[in-house]
Amino acid sequence: MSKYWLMKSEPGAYSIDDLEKDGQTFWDGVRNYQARNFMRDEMKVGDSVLFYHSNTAPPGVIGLAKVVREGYPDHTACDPNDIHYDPKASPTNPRWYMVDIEFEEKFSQIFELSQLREVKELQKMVLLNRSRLSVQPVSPAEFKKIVRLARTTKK
DNA sequence: GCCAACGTTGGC
DNA sequence: GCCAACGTTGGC
Repeated sequence: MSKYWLMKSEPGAYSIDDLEKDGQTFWDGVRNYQARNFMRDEMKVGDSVLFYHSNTAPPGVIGLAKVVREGYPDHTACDPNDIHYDPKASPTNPRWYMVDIEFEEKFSQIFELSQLREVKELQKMVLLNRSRLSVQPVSPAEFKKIVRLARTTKK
């Protein structure tokens, strides 16, 4: 039984276009324990991901990705030259984890946060209630609803 | 660029 | 283990 997730990225740092070009990527740099736990413990190969552009105008869900490798240590935490370096992490005590995801689809237009807020069935989404979590679970019903709306809604 | 929300750190 | 200070996220 595969699960559904939402992952945020600032497009200036890593966008859906970057993912499409790369094909797949490792999701490094997450330094929040709850988000880490999802990646380390719960995300499985084959799980589906809503790719969300944050801190941009407008923010919203921009496409889909798929988990292709389960949680493993985020090596950038041990690299003093990396922007996400964490002196408390080490190869024997990695502290931070990441997954690999693969590009699946870019929507023809972004499905904006403001549009998500207007959908009755999405009012309980983590995104709308705990806005700062950068890796978060999405229910199957929420996932399907968003994908359908994103593919069919015309602005 | 502002700033509210909120997660993390560290002194006690 | 509390909680004030601090840093970051992310919408606007």
